[in-house]
Amino acid sequence: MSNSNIKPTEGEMEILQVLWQKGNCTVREVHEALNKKDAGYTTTLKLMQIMHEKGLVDRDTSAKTHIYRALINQEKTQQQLVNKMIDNVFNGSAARLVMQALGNKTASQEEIDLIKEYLEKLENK
Amino acid sequence: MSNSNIKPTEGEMEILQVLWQKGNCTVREVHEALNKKDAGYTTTLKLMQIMHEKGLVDRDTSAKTHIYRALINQEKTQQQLVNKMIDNVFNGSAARLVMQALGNKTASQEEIDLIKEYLEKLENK
DNA sequence: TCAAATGTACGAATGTATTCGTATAAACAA
DNA sequence: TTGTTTATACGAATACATTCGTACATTTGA
Repeated sequence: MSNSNIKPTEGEMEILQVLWQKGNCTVREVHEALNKKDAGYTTTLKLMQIMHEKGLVDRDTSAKTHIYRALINQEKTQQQLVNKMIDNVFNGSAARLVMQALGNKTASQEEIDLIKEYLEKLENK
Repeated sequence: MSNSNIKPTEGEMEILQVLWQKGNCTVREVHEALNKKDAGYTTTLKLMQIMHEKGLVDRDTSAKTHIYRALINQEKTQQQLVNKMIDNVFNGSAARLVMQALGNKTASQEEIDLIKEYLEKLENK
């Protein structure tokens, strides 16, 4: 298993979000998508260079301006982080995490319907 | 809000788990509950001392062996970490996190029933 | 009693994430 | 052409988490 034990840092996750969402990106595009008031351009650049060293992203360096793309899978990464959280924060209970996630106000009726539908599917197999 | 912006580290979370579960504990009790092959006793001690500095735990130092207890609330802490993860890993979608959490094999039928019940309650208000 | 066990305090080393400054090259525009 | 903008590369500072060694005090038991 190649990508099984990586845990992207918080900063890396932010960048991965952008890459997953927008596909291939230059450093500038990522930096602007993040638009953090605090961090400068070279900070984002450095972070992405480190991510390249770690094998989290690949890049096309044929032109002056490099093009980056995520090398690790979004769902797998999410799965890994969720599993870690279930263990680390919820004593291994997925249900506790789910309820905590639904208990906050960010869960809209629409989302709840989606989840119910998903539960049906889960049970029918 | 006093405890609103704390983000316990991974090591701190492990210790908090023990304190939440077992109530008041000595350093040795916590250390043994963790039973990590890697870390020595003074590592756990130091960590708990730092947690005390940070206000994550309180301690009774009247006897030679100090007794520690968690100062921050388990549910609030979980809520905070889940919210951070929804933002940081799932682009703000609680539903995506929930489904990812349910998609792994750790969700038993029993847990799924619990969640469905919870969803009903959520909708009836 | 006094040596071993058990406890705290604390400095320091290590590892890693984040941030920035600066050097340098390429592209662009007047 | 030549100065400005836009890139990358990279060293270094900073911050923080983790780990351990050591000093020292207290308790315990032979």
